[in-house]
Amino acid sequence: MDELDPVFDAVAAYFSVLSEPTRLKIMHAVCNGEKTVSQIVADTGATQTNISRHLGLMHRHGVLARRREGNQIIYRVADPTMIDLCRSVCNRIASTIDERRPLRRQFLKLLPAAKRRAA
Amino acid sequence: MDELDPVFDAVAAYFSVLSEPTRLKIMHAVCNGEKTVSQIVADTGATQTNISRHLGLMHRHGVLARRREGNQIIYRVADPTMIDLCRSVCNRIASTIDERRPLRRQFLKLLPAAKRRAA
DNA sequence: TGCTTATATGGGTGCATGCGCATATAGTCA
DNA sequence: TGACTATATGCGCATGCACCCATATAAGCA
Repeated sequence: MDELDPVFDAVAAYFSVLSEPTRLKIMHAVCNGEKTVSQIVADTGATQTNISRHLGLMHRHGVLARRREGNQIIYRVADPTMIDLCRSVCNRIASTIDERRPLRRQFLKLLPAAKRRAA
Repeated sequence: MDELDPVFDAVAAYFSVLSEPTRLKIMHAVCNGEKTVSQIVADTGATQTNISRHLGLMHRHGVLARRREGNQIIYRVADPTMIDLCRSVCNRIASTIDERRPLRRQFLKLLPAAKRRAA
């Protein structure tokens, strides 16, 4: 299984991008269309420093694409299948949650525009 | 976005289960059918201690199911959609890799039995 | 009971990473 | 040029976690 090691590493690295709440908030913020850093900061409620770092990481991993427009940088989802991935997990988790708990409904609210493919 | 915080945490936790090479090796080892801990240890080449811990974690997160048979514990994939998830990411990563590099072929070898649903 | 095999766990270590503060870089406008 | 806004980054800290060694638990068998 040694030759497959770099493969497992790469897949793990890809999943690790999604394994952080702040980065998922960013995904949720931009899944409906591109946004500036400032908008993402406002939407997520995190600090500018923190968001900037996460955006850089997601961009390096090919999850987000970006372009400059004058003073600001505008980020968007680079790979729409990523949103489907998040949605699969949301559905999976929602299905394991006791239906009485209101949290279940929250899951189904998540990434509401997965179908629209705005990016 | 505050009310959604526990949702993001839960989804991130789910992804984090898959964001570790050794755990992906375990997934690869059991995706064709259930296996004992010893078999998984042999397949992955990791130590027994390490595998046992990862198995416990994956079981706690609902990714793997297990049953006892005499002396040994037999693990299996609890949620088949998990394998599809891995496969999606493999395809995604493979598509971003320069086709000349042999690594690309390795990705397509990964989790070969995703369709069979042995678990 | 004692011995062996199979699996899990407590303790400790080292590395990776998420975070904040301060500052740097890049662009716009006067 | 200088002042202002927008975004990125160097540095340090604290936490989390993957790993190993040793040991504990559990089952089978004599």
